[in-house]
Amino acid sequence: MVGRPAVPEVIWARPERAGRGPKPAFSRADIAAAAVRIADAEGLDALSMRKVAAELGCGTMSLYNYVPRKEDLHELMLDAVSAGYEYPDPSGDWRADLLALAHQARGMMHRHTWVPRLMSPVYGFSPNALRYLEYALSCLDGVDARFGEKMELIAMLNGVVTTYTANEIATAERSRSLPWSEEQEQAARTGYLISQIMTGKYPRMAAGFAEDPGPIDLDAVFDRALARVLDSFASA
Amino acid sequence: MVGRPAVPEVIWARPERAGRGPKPAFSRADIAAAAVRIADAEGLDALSMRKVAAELGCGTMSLYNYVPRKEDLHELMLDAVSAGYEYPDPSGDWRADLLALAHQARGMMHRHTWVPRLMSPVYGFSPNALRYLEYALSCLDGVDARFGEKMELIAMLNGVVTTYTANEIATAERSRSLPWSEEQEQAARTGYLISQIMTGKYPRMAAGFAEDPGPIDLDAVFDRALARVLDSFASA
DNA sequence: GGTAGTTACGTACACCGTACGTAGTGCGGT
DNA sequence: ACCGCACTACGTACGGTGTACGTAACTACC
Repeated sequence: MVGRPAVPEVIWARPERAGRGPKPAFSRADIAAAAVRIADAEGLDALSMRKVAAELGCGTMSLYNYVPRKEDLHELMLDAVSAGYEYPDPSGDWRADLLALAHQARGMMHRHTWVPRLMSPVYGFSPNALRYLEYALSCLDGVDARFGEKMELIAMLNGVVTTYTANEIATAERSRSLPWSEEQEQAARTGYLISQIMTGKYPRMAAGFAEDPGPIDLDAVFDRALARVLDSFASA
Repeated sequence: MVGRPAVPEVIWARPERAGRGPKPAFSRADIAAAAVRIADAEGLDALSMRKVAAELGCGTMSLYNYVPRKEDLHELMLDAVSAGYEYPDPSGDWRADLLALAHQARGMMHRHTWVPRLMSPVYGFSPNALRYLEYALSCLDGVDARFGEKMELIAMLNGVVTTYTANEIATAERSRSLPWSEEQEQAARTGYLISQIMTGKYPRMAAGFAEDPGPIDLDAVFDRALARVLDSFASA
């Protein structure tokens, strides 16, 4: 009688529809879709309970019948975008299959640039997250390794994809968010960097930036990074 | 005359002390230390400009003379905790040196659990971040690789360390934030997980969780993950 | 048919980041 | 020496946030 979890329950544990009262006007999918629409259009910082409620056309506090905390809204959103994955039958080449999966993840994050920020702690246990994990495991069916090791590999892959894509997105947004003068800001930023390097305290960075490497092929870097992770697993 | 950057300047580019008026009452280090103290004690979500100002004993808006935006406060904080790194002379074994550096980073994040959340986008260009990069590069002095490749390795190491430690922290906090009944919550959480697995939709996860692997040695997992990244670089 | 549990939602609270205006302070130029 | 101005300090205020709480309407079960 003392307690009941009060709050920290997982949202997936509570049934979407309780049998008793009037039937809910929205489904979780509706709510998630509305939230995703807002976050896609205006960014994660502009996402508020009020805006989601307005998008749905209901009062702010009505939303709290479906989503007890904002954090749960985030879980719903992650699950919603994770519904878009395609899971072709594993080809037998687990390296290629996992690489393709990683590419899907990267593409998804580019479509929904707020995803990396919400993924920060850990990939949860929403239905679609479980599907994702199960599929990744199925790609590794032929591989002789313990369950724990496979999970480690998958976690590591997800981690690399997430941080890598987060970097891509951050860089892209940094240069987009300056309508007044992109060059000017870039100049100020790298100007400071140059001034620091000029102090001579960072000779290796100075030397590195001196040799012009030409344009960077981000796709290639991404593939190379993943290939390394996969190779290291194969050779273990 | 139209513009001036207005806001987006990097904080490190502006001088700490401007020559003209009365001398500032606080240094950036003071401010960063106060903010770090609050974030350590009460968590990142409890960190507000008002609290930092109160901790320093000045009016809220006075803070804005030193720190134009809250984001800049975050940069100051990251730089402050990065000041604690030790950079022993490279031993000649770059693998061991970088592993040691990674361990330092993990330790630092365990002391300041909010760091991974702020590191999300990219390791910036604060003075201590530059020192860190320069040292990591110096560890790779004997290695025959292009500058870009070395930077890729360092970025990847940082990424793995950050995501891995973020996971550790999230799990730890999840089980700490339940004074009412840790078992009960854990039961509810894994109870839901079990119920999902019982549906038979996730046979591989079911099988995996069925075989009890015993307690997991997180340190070993961490070392193994890093070793893989380093090995993959060595063999490339 | 009563009633208990749900849905809907308006109001209210505490808190946030920060724009803006004003007062005071001490350095630079004359 | 002194003036003027750039800087510091900070109170007030605005528009926003998440969400606790109370109330009214509704419906599925006993």
